[in-house]
Amino acid sequence: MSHNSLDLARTLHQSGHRLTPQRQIILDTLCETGGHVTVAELYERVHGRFPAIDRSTVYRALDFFGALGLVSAAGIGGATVYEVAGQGEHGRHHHLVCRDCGDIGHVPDDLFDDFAARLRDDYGFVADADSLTISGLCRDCGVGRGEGGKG
Amino acid sequence: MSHNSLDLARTLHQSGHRLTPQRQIILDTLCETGGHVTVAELYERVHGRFPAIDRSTVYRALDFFGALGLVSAAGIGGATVYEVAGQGEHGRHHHLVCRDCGDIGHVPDDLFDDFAARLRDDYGFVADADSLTISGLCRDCGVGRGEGGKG
DNA sequence: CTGAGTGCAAACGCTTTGCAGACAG
DNA sequence: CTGTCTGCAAAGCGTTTGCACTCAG
Repeated sequence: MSHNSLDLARTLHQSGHRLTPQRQIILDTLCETGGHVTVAELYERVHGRFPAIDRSTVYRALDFFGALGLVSAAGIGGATVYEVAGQGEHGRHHHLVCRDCGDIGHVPDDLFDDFAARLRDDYGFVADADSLTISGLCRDCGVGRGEGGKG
Repeated sequence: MSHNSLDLARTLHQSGHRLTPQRQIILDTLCETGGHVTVAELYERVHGRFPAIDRSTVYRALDFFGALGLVSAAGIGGATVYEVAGQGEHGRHHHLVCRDCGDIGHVPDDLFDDFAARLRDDYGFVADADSLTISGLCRDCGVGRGEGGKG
């Protein structure tokens, strides 16, 4: 967890904003969950412990932290999921979404480099290094399915 | 345009469904547009010429053609866009979405093969061959931006 | 004829917003 | 004190659904 209250407070003040308990709770809860969370799930958790906190506050906090670069959002399978940005050493990464179990895995940026280079060379398209979402079958769900993945 | 009325009618009958003017119009309009269209845009066009056609009919037709594999949907930048599946020789392809001008380009499947192979080898993840959406800057918008593509 | 498909309108789920009051600074 | 932020409640947006009627087959 890389955001202790003091650092966070300072960061917020730099941009002329405030550190409220709600924001701390929401960010903490997001950190605890670790992975990708929908607003609904996050609100469940937050609201479970602090019933006074409203859905709209969660939305606003998520949006707010997003603008600060502390939280990143990804649209996966129609739903919007949030995660703490730059978790640990992960830095940039892409998402592997299993279409079977819904699990979301990470791939480091560099695996994508070759592909991105070809995109640039052949199409003149400079791909963003993050927020790439790849759907498919994860290791567990893909086992014993044969080569049906291409069909 | 690869769907003349007779072929289409036959295809539908095979699955025990009907060919209605609404469906023809909606599919035709989608073909005319050529690229990626939102339901709103498609409805605009369809409804412009045939005011009696309802939004829900557009949704249902799109869903219906999707189930038949004639139309494919992709969630891009929070919006859902539709296109005729397997347009010409394109077959499987991925989407290059320019974050600047919003333009959507295509990349053939095979460019993705190496990346997919590494995903499979290193992560045991069998990527679906289509519906991959890559955000970035297209040739036009990327020009004159410096080499900041990685940062 | 028969029932798949349509138009209508209302419901739906997720997200945003206007407002008055609350509280961090 | 100031004005940012909150909770509430209601609106907004895109999408789905129940219903009676219509029309393709």
